[in-house]
Amino acid sequence: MAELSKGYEPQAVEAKWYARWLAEGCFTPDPTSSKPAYSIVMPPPNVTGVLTLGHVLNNTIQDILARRARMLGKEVLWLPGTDHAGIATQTVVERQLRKEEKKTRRDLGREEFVRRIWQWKEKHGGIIVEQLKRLGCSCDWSRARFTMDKEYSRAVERTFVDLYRKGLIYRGRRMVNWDPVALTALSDEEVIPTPQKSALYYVRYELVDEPGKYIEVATTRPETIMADVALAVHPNDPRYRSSLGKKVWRPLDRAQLPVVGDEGIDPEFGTGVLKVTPAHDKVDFEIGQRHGLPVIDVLHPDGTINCSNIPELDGLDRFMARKKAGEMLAESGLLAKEEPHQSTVGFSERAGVPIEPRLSEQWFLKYPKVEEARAAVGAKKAIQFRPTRWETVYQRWLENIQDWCISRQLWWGHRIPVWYANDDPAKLHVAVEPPPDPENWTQDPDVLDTWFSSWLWPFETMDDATRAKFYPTSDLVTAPDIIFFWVARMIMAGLEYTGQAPFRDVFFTGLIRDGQGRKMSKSLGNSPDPLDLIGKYGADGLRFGLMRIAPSGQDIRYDEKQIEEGRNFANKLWNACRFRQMHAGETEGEINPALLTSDDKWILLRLDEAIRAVTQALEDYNFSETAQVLYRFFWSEFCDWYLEASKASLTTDRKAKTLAVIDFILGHTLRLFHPFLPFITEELWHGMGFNADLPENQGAQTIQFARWPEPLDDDFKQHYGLTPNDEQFANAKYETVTAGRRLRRDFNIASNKRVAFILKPSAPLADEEAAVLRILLNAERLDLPQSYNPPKGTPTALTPLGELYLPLEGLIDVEAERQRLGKEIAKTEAELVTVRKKLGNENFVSNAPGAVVAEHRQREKDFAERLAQLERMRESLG
RNA sequence: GCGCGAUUAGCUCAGUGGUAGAGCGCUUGCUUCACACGCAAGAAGUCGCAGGUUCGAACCCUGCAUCGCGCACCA
Repeated sequence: MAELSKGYEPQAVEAKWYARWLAEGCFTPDPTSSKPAYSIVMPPPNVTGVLTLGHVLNNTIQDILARRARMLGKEVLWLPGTDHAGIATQTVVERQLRKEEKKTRRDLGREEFVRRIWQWKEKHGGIIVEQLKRLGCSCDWSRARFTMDKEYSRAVERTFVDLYRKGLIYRGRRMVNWDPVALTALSDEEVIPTPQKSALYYVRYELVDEPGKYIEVATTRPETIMADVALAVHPNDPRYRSSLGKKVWRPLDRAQLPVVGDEGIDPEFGTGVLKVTPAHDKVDFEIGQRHGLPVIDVLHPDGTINCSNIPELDGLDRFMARKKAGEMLAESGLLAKEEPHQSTVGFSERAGVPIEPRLSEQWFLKYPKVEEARAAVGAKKAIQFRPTRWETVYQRWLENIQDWCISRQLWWGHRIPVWYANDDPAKLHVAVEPPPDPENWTQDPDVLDTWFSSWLWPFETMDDATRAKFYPTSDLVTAPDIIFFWVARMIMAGLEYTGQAPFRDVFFTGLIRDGQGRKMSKSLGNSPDPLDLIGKYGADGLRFGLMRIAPSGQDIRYDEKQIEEGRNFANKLWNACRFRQMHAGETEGEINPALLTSDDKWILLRLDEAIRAVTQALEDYNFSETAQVLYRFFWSEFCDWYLEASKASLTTDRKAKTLAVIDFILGHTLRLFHPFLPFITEELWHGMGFNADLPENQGAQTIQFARWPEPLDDDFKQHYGLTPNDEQFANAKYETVTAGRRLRRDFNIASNKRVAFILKPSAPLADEEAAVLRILLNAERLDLPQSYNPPKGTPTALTPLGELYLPLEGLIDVEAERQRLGKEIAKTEAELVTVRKKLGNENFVSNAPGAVVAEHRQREKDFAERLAQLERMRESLG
């Protein structure tokens, strides 16, 4: 055993062990193993990503699951990787290009630009991978995948071709969500509805046949007025029935427009009249289709106005144009009024700007296996969501599922494997391989949505041998905000291409928020850098601190204080081991059943309970509960009581037995803690010599493969004579200690002052038990007289082991003691009344479970007895 | 508008019908031979509000309020 330093210093320890684990291939599973398989695929972070607390939460949970599975004797694959993240990555590199070379991607051309992104990726990409290593993640890095890897890319293309041939992928000119900054179409899921303050403009359209008569229209978008092709009213709206079929003059870009009737109009909104702008609104587009109206597009792809008829607006940004159009309408007297309005506008998830509904030619996917995917999570229960309430969210989305716009007008991503014949663009070549005569064909310029590659992640990341062993995967750990983006789509792809659900259990974490409950975000600057936290508190401290406050599925309020506590806990663990080590010597030995005291038996039974509780909590995916149980057992029970009590026997001939018990407890707790605190437990496992010394762990050179502790069985308990009576007696002893300490405190006696206590025992007390009492009370002496008549005014406490006195002649305040007793008596009386009231209730006595009633009876007896004794004590004070 | 969460000690949160809990913070005393990243003792709660069910409700039911999150609509 090497000597341990005074405080735990994580930095060197973490680096050392991670390197060794990698060198020894601990994280690389063998697909030919006969051990049962356990697998997780990591939700691939963006290749541009840097570690956030969200990643820490997510990956710590995955690591806990993976490490525990290893200790349960499973062959474990935790497969990591990164996502090419189309828009995000392209944006990063474009920004850098603009900044450093004052160039756009168009200046470079497609081929060169893509080459630059690869260059960037090789140099800066995957920082997050190194950061995950710092966190201790036990991923098999040898199997790490990137969604743009050659083989993976071919799988993506193959999937496209296959779905095209099945008739599920089609091309069409439809309304899509257009991002005017990234200049690409987006899927519905990438649009974030955001409430916005805007203005409602009431615009007057003059009737062609009745000059001076107007129809008023409420609109939020006056800048698209040049694209109006009709006005629409509800056909049954009496206000406008007479106007149906008539013509009105379009303001600004003057033209005649028909007034049409359409059931889709809500007469309640505004004036009950809609200006129909098919090019710039989804609903308008549909109305246009129904009435055979033309489409006039007055926006450039970048959101500027494209309308040479109105030079004042032409070329203006859409928001500037809105203001200007409003002013122009006002000037021409066609603006009746303008009022504030609140509406919800779709924002681009990536660029953070309002999206523009835009008609364009895109590729769409009609989802496969929708019904099967619903059944897998519903009726068939092939997949279990936790918390289960997410199942409803999932089902509702699938119920109303819309076709998926999968094409993106980007350069970074999987190029759509479609070629158009140069002489006939309607002639398509759809295949993974280009046409044999490429000079006669032009490939589709678009790429596929990033999620169209990540939905294949659970199986296309694996080679055949790996897949045979590890697919379907066991658990998926992810945040609920990608339930549509990713989880649902993976289930559909899995069912379509492997005939199986891709995972068995899905655990949804909560979101981490700051102290004020806000989401963590770069712009708010409220997102701490986990690397700083690791530097300050150690990876184990960060992991444990976060796990303690991560309730299952609820959002988490982050407070650095919690991480500090995690660090403190690691330090406590370290020092407990250090305490054990300082008592090492020639006295190593076995646990001798004949020498066990109530303290030994108590802590063994508490350990048993902790193992059961931890195992259960982990099976329920309740990580905060697990952390709490471990924390309480180790700190409050083992350190605060057992280790303190053990000091009574470490100088006696019972030392060997006590050290053996300490070793037994530490050997078990280190293993229980390992999934949460991988580094410090490994360091201590070796530092304490447990890698060789514990008979049951022969050969466990690393704690990672040490056996997960099992509850103590009946044979064990019988052999060591562990009975509930021992537990009760130890508890009584500790209560006695607490009562004695309270006496000290009540009379202001410093806790370091060694005093003499007198206990008049209610039953004979063994020497070694009395020794424990004495040391825990920090008593100079503990006398155990059969009878004792305390001088008046002696502080007294009634304890389960008898009457405890703290004689301090002349030092105590009789009046204060009398008051304290008075308070105590009042409290006991109140408790007694409550219990008696309950027992006086016939319904309670006859209906409540027998054990509950018995408990109340016992309590009544205890309170009554205690009350009588308290009163006697008050009398003795005179 | 529909749906889902949350509401318990100053703070963060456990607690699925039978004496209201933990950690932090706070008060007080302690460098007691592992740890001040520590030890000990203590104060602190009409369990959001109103009804109902029950012998008994933080817990089950109904309604309401406040906060948060989805979905739909938004001219």
